[in-house]
Amino acid sequence: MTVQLPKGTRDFYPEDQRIQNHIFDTWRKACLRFAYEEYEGPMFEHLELYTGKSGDEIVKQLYNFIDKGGRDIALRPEMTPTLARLVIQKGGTLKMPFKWFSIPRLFRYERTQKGRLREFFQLNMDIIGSDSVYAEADLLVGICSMLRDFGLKPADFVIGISSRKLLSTFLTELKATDPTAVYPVLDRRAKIPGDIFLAELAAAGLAAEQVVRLDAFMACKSIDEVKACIQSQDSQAALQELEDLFTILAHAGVSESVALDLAVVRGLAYYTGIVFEVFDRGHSMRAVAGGGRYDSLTERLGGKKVPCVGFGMGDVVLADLLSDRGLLPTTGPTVDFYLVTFAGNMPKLFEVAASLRNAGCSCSHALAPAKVGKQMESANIAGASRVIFVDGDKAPPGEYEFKNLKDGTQGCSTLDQLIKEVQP
RNA sequence: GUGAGUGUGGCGCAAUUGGUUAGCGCACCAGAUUGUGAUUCUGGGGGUCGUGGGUUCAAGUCCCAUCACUCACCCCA
Repeated sequence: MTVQLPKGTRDFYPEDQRIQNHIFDTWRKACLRFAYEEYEGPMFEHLELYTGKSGDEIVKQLYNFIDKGGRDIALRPEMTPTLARLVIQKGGTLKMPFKWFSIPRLFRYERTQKGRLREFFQLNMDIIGSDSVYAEADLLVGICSMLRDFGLKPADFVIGISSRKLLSTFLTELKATDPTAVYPVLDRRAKIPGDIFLAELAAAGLAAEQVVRLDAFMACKSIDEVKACIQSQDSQAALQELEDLFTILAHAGVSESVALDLAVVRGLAYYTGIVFEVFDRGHSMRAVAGGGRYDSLTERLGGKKVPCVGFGMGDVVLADLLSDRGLLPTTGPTVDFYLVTFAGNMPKLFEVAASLRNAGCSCSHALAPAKVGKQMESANIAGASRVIFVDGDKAPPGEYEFKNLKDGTQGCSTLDQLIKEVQP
């Protein structure tokens, strides 16, 4: 093998593609059930869309190049900027709010490890033009419904929910001098020992008293506990929003799958309100999905301000989780009929095949004359439910000998009858 | 960017502290079975042991380098 697979990419042999299709089909089915409409965009965009006015450090983590026209181009590392561009381009002509989803192929230039590749797929669901917390609720209920479709139960996953707004207002209460330095530390709370957590908070510019209050705040497991920690009206308003959200989620019947988790911060700078992440119970792998509200992204990209909320769910971690729980389909290929010829009558094979396919049935057959035993074996491999012998001399006129590969029974019948049996 | 681990037919593995022709399972091909599949039996093809160098009478095995992959940290859209 002289040329090998590029680092961080995957081949999808048919058995892999079947699994991939299962994931995509389940995603798409759930999205449509919740009345999200599918959209797409280009797989590469102007680099500027991702760098924007913020730092150029992101360039190190994406695939970019200069095209033959001298343009700075980047393979898309995420879908949200493209979505924002779509929204901005249509100006005010889009009837809001609306709910869209997409399953983009994304690229990131970074070290590979478990759950992180350089090329992957990610379901994106977004609600554009609604500043109501019911939009968050719609997305979260959708995630629960979708994960249930995959066979996952509340015991398998949990959606941790927090609020950037609440964190922000609380840090204001604390009079933290540099909130942006604090966020990354909060994000790591679950991953590092408690004393180191406190030390890092101090390093982020917080005094001892502030650290104590923040630590107590972060330890809250319920809305009521948080209530006791906060004072300002702004904080109370942000908390009220969370409380409203949990109330709605309870009405939707997904309380078992959601939990207040103030350590969910999300690294992305454009989040402005509710944020959430989906984890396997036990946090043994990285987040299956994550998202939140980003009300100012369109504004930052040069459009007018439009309230947005959405999330992304990658295929890699999801497949890892499903595999771990034994929830990936193991079925092979299937076909309605496999046609066998005793005498190598290829014209007859194609003739019968055409009739079956015209009737909407799937069928396969040998592409060169072969011994009957070989053809039967091929029928088996193709996953055929029935074999039809196209030139058997034991069938009455107008009928064909057939064999049911599932139960081994055989007999003679007309094509019409055989077709009816596989099309309930 | 930092650190650790692993590289032996297509896949998964073995090869006694360096020793003779590198084995096994699965898969693949053929036959037993020239009008009937999943079992079984028999036979067969396929490996310059990641690559390059070194030590040695002798290297898959030890040493160095290099490449690739994996895992973790950083980061995480």
